[in-house]
Amino acid sequence: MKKQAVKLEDVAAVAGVSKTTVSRVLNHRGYLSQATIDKVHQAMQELHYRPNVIARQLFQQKTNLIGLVFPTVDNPFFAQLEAQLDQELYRRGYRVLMGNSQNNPEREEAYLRQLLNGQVDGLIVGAHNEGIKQYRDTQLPVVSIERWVSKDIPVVAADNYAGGKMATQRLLDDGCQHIIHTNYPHGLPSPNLERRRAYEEMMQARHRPAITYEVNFDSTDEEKRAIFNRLFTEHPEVDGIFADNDTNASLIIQVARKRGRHIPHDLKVVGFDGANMTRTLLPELTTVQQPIDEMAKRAVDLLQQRIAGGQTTGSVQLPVQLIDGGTA
Amino acid sequence: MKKQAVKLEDVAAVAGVSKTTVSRVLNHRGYLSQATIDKVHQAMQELHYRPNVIARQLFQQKTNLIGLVFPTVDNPFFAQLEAQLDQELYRRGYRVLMGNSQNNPEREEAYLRQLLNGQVDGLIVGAHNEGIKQYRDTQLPVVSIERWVSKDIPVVAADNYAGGKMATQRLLDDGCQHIIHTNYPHGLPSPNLERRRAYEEMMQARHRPAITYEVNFDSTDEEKRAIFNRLFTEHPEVDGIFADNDTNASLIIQVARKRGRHIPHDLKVVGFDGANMTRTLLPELTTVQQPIDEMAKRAVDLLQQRIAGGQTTGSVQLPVQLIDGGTA
DNA sequence: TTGAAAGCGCTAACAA
DNA sequence: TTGTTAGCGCTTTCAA
Repeated sequence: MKKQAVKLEDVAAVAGVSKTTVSRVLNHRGYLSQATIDKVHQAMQELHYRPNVIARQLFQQKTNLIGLVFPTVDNPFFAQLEAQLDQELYRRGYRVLMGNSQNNPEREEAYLRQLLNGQVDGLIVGAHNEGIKQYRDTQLPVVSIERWVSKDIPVVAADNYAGGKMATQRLLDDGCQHIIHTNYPHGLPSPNLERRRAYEEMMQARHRPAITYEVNFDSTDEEKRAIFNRLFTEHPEVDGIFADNDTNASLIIQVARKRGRHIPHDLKVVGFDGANMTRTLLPELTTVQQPIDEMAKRAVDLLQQRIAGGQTTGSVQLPVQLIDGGTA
Repeated sequence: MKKQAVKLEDVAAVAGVSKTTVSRVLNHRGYLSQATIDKVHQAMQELHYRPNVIARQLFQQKTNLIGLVFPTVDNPFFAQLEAQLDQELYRRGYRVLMGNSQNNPEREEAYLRQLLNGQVDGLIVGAHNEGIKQYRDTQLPVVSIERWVSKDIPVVAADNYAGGKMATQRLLDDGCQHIIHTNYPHGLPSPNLERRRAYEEMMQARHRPAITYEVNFDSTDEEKRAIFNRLFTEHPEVDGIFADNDTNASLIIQVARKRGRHIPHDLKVVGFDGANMTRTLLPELTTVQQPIDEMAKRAVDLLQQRIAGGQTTGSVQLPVQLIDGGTA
């Protein structure tokens, strides 16, 4: 057990005062004479003193750390979301403990097991696994983003249903006769499915078939391209696609072009998410944009309320917006 | 000061043993009779005991946390890099403390001030600011990625010089007569500048002018587009561009198309980075790919050596690879 | 095979 | 205005 080079006690010794006094100087608390303050500061400088954060955390039972549990950060949506969460949390004095689950339930559980042991003051989650009971058992403040976790955990989400309607409506307005949708496999109780529900309801209302191709979040690009190729083979008549996220929309466009389709002439495509990186790399994509930065902010607001003890406000739903690119 | 609901002492009481024994059961250490082990386990279950990580950290003077200091995670290169670092660190039992500096020196210093106080066992940095002396003052193991920090901090980087040559060579091979480069403003001692140096040397060797447009990392897309528009106005003769990163390459292509250029017919473009997200969203971009995953792995290897006490191996340079898209 | 006691570095009652 | 003392929850010598 190596000891930290210089501790508060050493500073006290050098300054010729008690540990309490040094602690007071450190935290600007209580009455101190200027002379003492100076003495202590000087001793600190001399010794290059750095207060030990862990000891403080142990005493205060508070780490000022917030855990982020998401599938991965290597994705336009989550990258922007986590960056913004970090930003918002930083402003409020928190630091971020990152936990990418890779959609692996074991890994998500492993993170939780650790984090719930006093390692963090709160959790913001948006991973894709279900049935992780630990979320329910804990006292820790938790807020979820775009994912339903458990009854008493508030969810911050975009208005996915409205977004699904917008996207479908746009394709209908464009005159598309054969619209196909992509989404996750059924079974994940994600707000994402609201996009699908909106699509299906609109198609049914018009007595058109609702066809959804299911694509796993963590398939490789090649696997996804294969699915989209199958889509075009099985449905050569398709003239409009509403993809449940921009990455898929991009892959669909690539596959379609390879097959000789012209966009938007031959085929119209609408994506979903509208994250920074997609807007930069693929501004021509028409998409339903989620207010990612605002979602981050609201999640942090909610979390802070919970940490402060408010057994608070329920879930939040934020409006989305159709961005005109040119692919629809 | 709220106390943790149930602690080791409570378990000991219920199990009718000492704290020591419970601790031993917890850590599988020392001699224990099966009967005792069972008793303790049962008590733990009964009380829903969760060991306090912070207390353990204080005693062990070790947090199993690694700090990551980068400009932002909302960028294809850093998103992949941080995701991969998280992955590699996780496998070795570490968790990640995220610190996005936003290229803000104050913020970088603030992170460091905190992290260096025993909050993390090591640091992996790749932020863009210089002159942060704290890196030099600390005993903490530090490894840098793609950025020169201080004499005794090892750097993991791609072979940027070779990459710069590859890109320039490709454009020359394509028959480009007027090649322009984009890069950061001079002054940041980043390995990135090796890309520029390679370009300039090759141009000079052929007695052609070397022209570099400087683009800040944290300019907005609009500001960047403005610069690239200026580039085309000032140099209508340009027929090849070597962009120092894929995002800029993408913006350049967008601007060029808006101005009626046809790629690669009229204008050839080579980017740099080849991160996952760019490959997915923009596979048609010809680019020099950095081995990002490998860089992450090597950085973690180096860091682990340092933590283990090895006053180790120096810096590492990894090979890059030209990926054929179609834009050059 | 088990326990008592000291201590990791810091903070806060309480007293002086 | 300052110091004494106890304690945050855990682990580990050392002794039994």
